[in-house]
Amino acid sequence: MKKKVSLKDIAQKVGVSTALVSYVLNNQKVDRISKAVAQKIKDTAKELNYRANQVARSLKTNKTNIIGLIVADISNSFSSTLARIIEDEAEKHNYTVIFGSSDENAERSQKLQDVLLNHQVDGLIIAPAEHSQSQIEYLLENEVPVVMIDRHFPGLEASYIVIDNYKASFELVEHLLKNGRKRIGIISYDTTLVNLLDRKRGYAKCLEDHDLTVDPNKIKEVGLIFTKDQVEKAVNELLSLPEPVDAILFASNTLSVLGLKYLNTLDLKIPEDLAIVAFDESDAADLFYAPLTHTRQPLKEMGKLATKTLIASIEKDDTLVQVRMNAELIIRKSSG
Amino acid sequence: MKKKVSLKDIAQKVGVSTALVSYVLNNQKVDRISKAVAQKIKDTAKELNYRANQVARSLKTNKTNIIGLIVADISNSFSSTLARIIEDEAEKHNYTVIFGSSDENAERSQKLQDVLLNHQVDGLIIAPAEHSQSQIEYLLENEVPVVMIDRHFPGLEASYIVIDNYKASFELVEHLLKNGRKRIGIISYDTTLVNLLDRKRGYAKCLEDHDLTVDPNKIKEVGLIFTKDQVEKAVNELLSLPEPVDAILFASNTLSVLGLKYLNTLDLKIPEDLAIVAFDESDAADLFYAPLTHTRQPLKEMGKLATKTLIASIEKDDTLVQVRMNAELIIRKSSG
DNA sequence: CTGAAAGCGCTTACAG
DNA sequence: CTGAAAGCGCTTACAG
Repeated sequence: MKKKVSLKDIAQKVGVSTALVSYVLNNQKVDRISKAVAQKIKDTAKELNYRANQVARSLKTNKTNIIGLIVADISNSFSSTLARIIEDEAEKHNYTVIFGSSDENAERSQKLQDVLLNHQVDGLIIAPAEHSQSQIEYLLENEVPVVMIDRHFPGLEASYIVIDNYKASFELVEHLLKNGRKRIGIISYDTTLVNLLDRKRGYAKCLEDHDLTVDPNKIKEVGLIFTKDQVEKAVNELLSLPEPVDAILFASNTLSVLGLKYLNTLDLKIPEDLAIVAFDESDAADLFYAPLTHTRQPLKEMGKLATKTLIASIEKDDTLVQVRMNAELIIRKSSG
Repeated sequence: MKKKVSLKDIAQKVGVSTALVSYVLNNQKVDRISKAVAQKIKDTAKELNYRANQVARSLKTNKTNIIGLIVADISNSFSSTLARIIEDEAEKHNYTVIFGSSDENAERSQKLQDVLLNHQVDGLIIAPAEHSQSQIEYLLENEVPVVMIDRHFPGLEASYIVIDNYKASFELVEHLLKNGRKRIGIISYDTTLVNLLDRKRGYAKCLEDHDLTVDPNKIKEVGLIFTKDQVEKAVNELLSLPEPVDAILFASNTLSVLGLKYLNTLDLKIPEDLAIVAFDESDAADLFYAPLTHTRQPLKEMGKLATKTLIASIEKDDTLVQVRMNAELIIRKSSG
């Protein structure tokens, strides 16, 4: 790379101190600097194509204006949609975002967090992986601004923006029951992440409230990654019970897409033979011949609020925001 | 944020110079430093939970180990898939990625590029927006490592990794012709981006080669963003020609999904009444009742090569890689 | 084997 | 109205 022009270059050319140049280019002490000199400095900066070295500034000010974002997988539409919303909100406040994908793996997320902290990010927005509570605790102990999104660890004195997964799940099941389904299966993940546990709880509670038994055989849990075969197996098992399910609740986007792809290969008609409901949206679920009844998370609000909360915390150091938003039930054809 | 521990803290505690601490923690001059002192330094670093300040290091070394990535829109699956591949490859080489979405807008991408350069990224991977050639030229003049991906500007002495769009498009049309389609429409973008012009060229050339006239009424171009209504209008126009089209080529992922959503509302059967082919993949196109015949870009290879090329250029300063990869034609039900 | 010192490019109290 | 100077936390030639 070519030699970059520095404050010093401008100072020399104009014949003033670097201090003055710094003040002028940062619009500081405006009233105390002669218009003429200020203009000359600005002109010279433009002429030399000056570009402030943010790294040097950061070292001095202890502020990078970079937000670290840790998601499960940036290539997943849930994560990337959130990333875009966060990017836009961050930009409004003059922050840039540096990201990493944890693959739901605590080791990876630890490494990512370390790298981001080494880069002195001003704060972090994290969709925490399973077993990563201690990583969040580390941030809290070191007073690093952080807000969790999508999932959180109950009991931590940390900001988070999530949805009411329990309620959303309850509503999906209730809707199926209203539509006359009696044997509802659920395919979720084998995990201790609260958001997913809440989805299971909502499912079970709704059945109980309607005096139905919660049958462990109707609850399937697959791995958080590399789930394709497991989803197919789970669907098969639900369909080959002595009394096969007449409805399936998929606990995520990814699961429903995998499930639908597989169901497409079977000789089954949705919703006649099987009703489907799912968490989250996707073009795929829209284009499926029986568009999916699903839960819509207010991603825009979540992403914006998370970013605002983080920035407030970075800039004022005193915010604790714990929000559980309501998801919306979107009823379409797949639930019969 | 809490006070961080620095090299100096370790040096003081151990009773050595910061230089020595720096050498030890960076595994430099290993042979010249006494094992005992080295071990003590390492232990103390661990004990104090030392975290290297990458910003300070960057200022000194003029290297941030950050790659800037500018895509059209990180929330779009094409961009986010690429982002993930780049993330993984970058990580292997010890780089992190900071990203921004240009929305296909040259002003936005200029601003993004400026921000990323201010942050002293070591290099940039860019899917350049229309009319942003001068931005790339600026990078070249200033010897900032850069590689373009997905699109490029012919004539620039810059690295790029793209696919042979002309050929891919030609093949899609040829496939439709082989399947007996006679009146093939195309829906693409109103843009000067070469990759899309090439898709149009391939379409036209294939028709000509088969002694078919290229009918301007069958070529529809919509805006690069906010395209929904325009796609619907374009589909309508193609279907209400005196001699309606019997096949449509969608020039992107986004276009095909919008198109299929709309076609779903019409009383048309794919592929019987209308054949569909498209660029790029998506879950949506997979799940559609007539899975789409499409062009598959080797995204993995492209992303990896782009990242490797960029890093080589950062670290050796002498690589020019211009690659036009072959896309694969995936034949499925939608083309009849 | 180890340390003193310079310097990366900024910002910012302080002095005048 | 302006400048000299210190310092952010590192790295790295140089000297011993």
